[in-house]
Amino acid sequence: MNSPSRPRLDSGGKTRIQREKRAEIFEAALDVFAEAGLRGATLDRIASQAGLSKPNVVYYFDSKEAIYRDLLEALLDIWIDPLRQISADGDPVSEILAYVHRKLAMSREMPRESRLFATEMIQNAPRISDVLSGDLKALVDEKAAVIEGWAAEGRIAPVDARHLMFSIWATTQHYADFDVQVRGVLGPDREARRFDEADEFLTAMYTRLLTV
Amino acid sequence: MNSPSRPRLDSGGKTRIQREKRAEIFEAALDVFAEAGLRGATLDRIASQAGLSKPNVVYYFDSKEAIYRDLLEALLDIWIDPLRQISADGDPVSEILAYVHRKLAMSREMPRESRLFATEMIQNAPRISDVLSGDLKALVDEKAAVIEGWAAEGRIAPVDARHLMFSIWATTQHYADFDVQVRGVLGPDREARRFDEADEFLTAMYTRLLTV
DNA sequence: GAGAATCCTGACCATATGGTCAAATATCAA
DNA sequence: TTGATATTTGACCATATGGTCAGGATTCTC
Repeated sequence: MNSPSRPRLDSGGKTRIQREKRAEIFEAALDVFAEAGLRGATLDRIASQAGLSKPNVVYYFDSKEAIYRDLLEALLDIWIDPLRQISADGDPVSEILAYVHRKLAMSREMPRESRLFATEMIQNAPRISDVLSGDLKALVDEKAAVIEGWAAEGRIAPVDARHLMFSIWATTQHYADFDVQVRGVLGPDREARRFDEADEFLTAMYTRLLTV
Repeated sequence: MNSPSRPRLDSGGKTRIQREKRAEIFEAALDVFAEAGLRGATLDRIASQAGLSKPNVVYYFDSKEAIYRDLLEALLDIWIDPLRQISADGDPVSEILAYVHRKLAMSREMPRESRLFATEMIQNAPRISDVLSGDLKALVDEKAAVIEGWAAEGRIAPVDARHLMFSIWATTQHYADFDVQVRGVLGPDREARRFDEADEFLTAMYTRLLTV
């Protein structure tokens, strides 16, 4: 027999405890998944990180996969959000630089999320590939039109807006995903300032690329 | 220039059969590790991909870890090699653009290797972190001195050479590691030309960044 | 071509891990 | 307080997986 009344994930009637425990499990799972990937993570480790027993974790999420799936979905919106903030009404170069800034800040402040998405992407993103060619593509198309509109008006240098975005994603996320490499190459004397240096470098690079 | 044939892995065997079988296992393991990571890969899958039995695989490598470790080590040299080819004697902008080209070509032709290193790096590169802060750092230091020498002579625009390298690594490897995302965003009509577009974009970007 | 060395495999083992379940305990609305 | 509901857990199970081993098959050396 199943538990008499298992909480329904999508129901709006979650209890206080459900909200708290699910949030704690998400937090612990983000730690573990970011470090080891879906496959490398174990329920035992997630449970212990969350300070819960394994069956208790399974009580709130039906499976390890479910935790991973729900977590990915919950984070996807947050992750994509900076792109939405690019406004057609602002100053073109400032808007794009502000986007670079926001993305780099996310690498600094949310490295676990960055790694989670990177791992998922490297493994062909089977769980979010529909989003990539659906919602994300639509959003990119919209913003690319804005950017290429600016280029057509001569307000920024002509540029392929989509590859510009790839380069912004790549260069900013690099500092989260490849942190060991960055720190190793910069050495002990410079690693503490790595994000400030990155900010300076990327600002200069994209300013130079975009300024007419 | 580059030899047209793929770089061959020295599997380090003594007998003919050892060399052949170890190379076949490397090839199969690269497939599996790139797709699933160390933890997600199974000996059974590597064996089946190589057309061997599991005990036979273990006969040539003592453990799954050993395959992974040896493979990583064998590929590291190949992976870093393009950087060695930057010559202080060439034309500065051409030298750096040629490096970008070589790195992008590796993303196109060796995506499995790129993903293998990316996964290792994201998981903090416990097996190669000494190389990152040792041999790789030394090589980067050497080439950074060359590049910043060019800048000091006014032959390229002033630039932080190490962050320039990070940006080259990030932007070129992005097309291998995040291939699903690139294809999803570009859509079916453009994905086939993605590497040509990338080449064009990156050439333009780094030309603009470096030209005085 | 014989003996030694190398190669290969089916059967097997120990452990890790995702997940279940009955029953105990805590929480909360009345 | 009380009964219903939600939460928690120890014990347990099935499967996957890394790895072993004895002995048979193949290849190499002379």
